[in-house]
Amino acid sequence: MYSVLIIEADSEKRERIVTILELASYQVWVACDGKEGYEKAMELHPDLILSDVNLPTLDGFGILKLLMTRPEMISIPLIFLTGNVEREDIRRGMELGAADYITEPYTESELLNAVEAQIEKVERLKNHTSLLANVNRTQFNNRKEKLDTLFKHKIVNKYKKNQYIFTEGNHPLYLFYVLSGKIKAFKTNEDGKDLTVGLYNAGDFMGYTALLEDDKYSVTTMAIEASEIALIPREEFFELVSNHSSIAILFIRLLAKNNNHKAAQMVQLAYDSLRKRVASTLLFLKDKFDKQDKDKFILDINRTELANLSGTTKESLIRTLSDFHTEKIISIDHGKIEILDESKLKYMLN
Amino acid sequence: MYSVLIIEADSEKRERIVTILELASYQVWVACDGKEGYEKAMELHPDLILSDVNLPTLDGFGILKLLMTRPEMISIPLIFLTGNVEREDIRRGMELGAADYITEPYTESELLNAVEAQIEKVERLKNHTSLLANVNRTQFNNRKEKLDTLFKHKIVNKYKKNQYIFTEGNHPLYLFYVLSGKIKAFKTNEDGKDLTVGLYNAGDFMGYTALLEDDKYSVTTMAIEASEIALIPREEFFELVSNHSSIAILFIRLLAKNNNHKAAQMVQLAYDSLRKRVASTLLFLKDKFDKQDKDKFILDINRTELANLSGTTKESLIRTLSDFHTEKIISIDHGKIEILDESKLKYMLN
DNA sequence: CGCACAATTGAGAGTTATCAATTGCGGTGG
DNA sequence: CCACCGCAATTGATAACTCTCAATTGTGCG
Repeated sequence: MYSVLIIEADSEKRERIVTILELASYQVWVACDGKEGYEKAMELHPDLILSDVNLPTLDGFGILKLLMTRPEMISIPLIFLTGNVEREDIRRGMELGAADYITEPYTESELLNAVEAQIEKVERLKNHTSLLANVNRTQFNNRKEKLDTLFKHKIVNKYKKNQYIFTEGNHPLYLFYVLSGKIKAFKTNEDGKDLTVGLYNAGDFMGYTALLEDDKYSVTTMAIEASEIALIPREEFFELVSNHSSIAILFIRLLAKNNNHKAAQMVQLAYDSLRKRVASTLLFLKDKFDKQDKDKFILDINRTELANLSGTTKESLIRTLSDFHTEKIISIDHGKIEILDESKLKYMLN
Repeated sequence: MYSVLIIEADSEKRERIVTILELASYQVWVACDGKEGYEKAMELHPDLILSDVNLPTLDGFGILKLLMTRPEMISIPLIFLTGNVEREDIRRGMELGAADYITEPYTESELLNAVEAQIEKVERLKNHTSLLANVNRTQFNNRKEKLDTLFKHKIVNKYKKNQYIFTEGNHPLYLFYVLSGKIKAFKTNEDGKDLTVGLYNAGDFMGYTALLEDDKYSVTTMAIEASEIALIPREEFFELVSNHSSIAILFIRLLAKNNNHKAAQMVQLAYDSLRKRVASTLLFLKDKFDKQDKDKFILDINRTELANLSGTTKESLIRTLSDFHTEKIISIDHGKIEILDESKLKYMLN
């Protein structure tokens, strides 16, 4: 049920409006002068305000002007309903931000249509702009294609292998969108050991956590092969997120997914054997980087990288790989790893 | 620079409008008939549309009606600028959702004021409703007090020690807000070992990750002491987040912070000695649960819990605690732990 | 061919987990 | 008031696992 606040000094006119609106099933509140009207608006937050222009204590224009200074009231439409038919008055009302200006005499249907139109407009606007209103509806089909074309016109940087993209502790100025290549995000502990906490390839965003948290980067990112990355300026990112609820939802979901994935990894790191962790890393890499067009999936990654992903040392990792090799779970050719028996790897993790 | 699309068939009138608006530094686009106008609007997404009513191929009302069916166009204000001065026409235009209706003849200043007023209105609205527009401004002072009063009227459940609150794999129906007590979130690995991945006390939210991701819970939560928790139904949560950008920002920040914290914990779990992990856990617990009103901070927590927090076994944890005890870093009285030398703990972590 | 660097292997040390045994403590019933 | 039960905390001995440091082998490339 929508609510309407009526501000009208003349009791006869007021009663007529009340009657019409109540018949149409609106929740109706009334105020008899400008001051009362403003106060009730602030208190009750109606869905719409109908106000006369000529009012004791504070006129309709004054009410509107005051309301426009309150951020939480801006979205409430105000319709002037008055005997002032001078063009000058009408223009002034509209320029102050009125949603409509109806001159007397008006018919019941004119009033109802105007009220309904404004409420509907707000409702449509809300559904469109409000974050998460569509959280369950939003689909991300063909996301990559759409985003690629969107960001191709932006600044595109090329990074060589081992080049840093951003560094822990710095302030974020851009959102990064990977067009091609592979990038790792890692953290270093006090002994100088790296743990890879994220991997990105074509179609992934990077750096949004720091932007959304409004804080410094908490990880460092580096290209692990030659990569092309589109840079979206911070302001544009916020603009994008602000105006497109589907994009906001996208990032919220990414954050939530990251969270779950990290929690699962924490359990692994805490309690699982190296064997399990390596198995899990291999499966993760296959899942992340497998190109579906080839039938074979061959991993060309140096041992230190792989160790950092598994949270161990190069030597321990190599021993585990040798084990897998003797067990015919993987084959190693010139350092390149091919998964021969995926099911055995999966079985290890139960 | 704001952009305006002008739809007007009469070239003389059109040129006059273009001149006025260009002088006022607007980016101006023009269309000479209704079809062209609609197409340009869809393509260019101007900040405002000025349209005549009587147009070839598709009249102004038709354009507006079509635009109102497109979610992305709803927020663009359309002003009718026409010689039709019939009340009926004016009402029809406004009822369709026009932002303003200006009748000829009009002055330059009337036009400019109307345009400016509408653009300003959209801008203000955007700043208010749009998510993250205020990301840098939003403060959360007295958050707990405000939220407590907000949620006190909701369903409040009491949980006894060791009672489950929600379980991994189930579907989220509520957002949980902790009024009092302490709760842990944990995950179990295949061998049945638990790792505590989150701790909550009064003023914390739980369960939002699953809600925002629109997926099942990925952790299990259990009260570690008697607790009171307000349940906010799923729909209300979405309503809240949709209508209050500051609340949306709050949850986004929570997600982002969790992410960073988990990444840091992962590095610890992967490479740091048990000693360091236990030191870090003790400091974390002090930070999380310290009541500022007492001068002493005493931890009453069973050894299994503490082990799950540190990612180790009960026995190993106890040995580490004994070491800390002999080194006079902590004291243990009837199982309760008091931190004697916080600086030594911090020094361990470098 | 030889250099530079990555990958692998080896041996031993260090850390943590496991399993079993013991101690400590609060509560209960005689 | 005291013995005893049940459970948590602690200690002990040993095994398992992973790391460290050093040495060796393999590979790509000029």
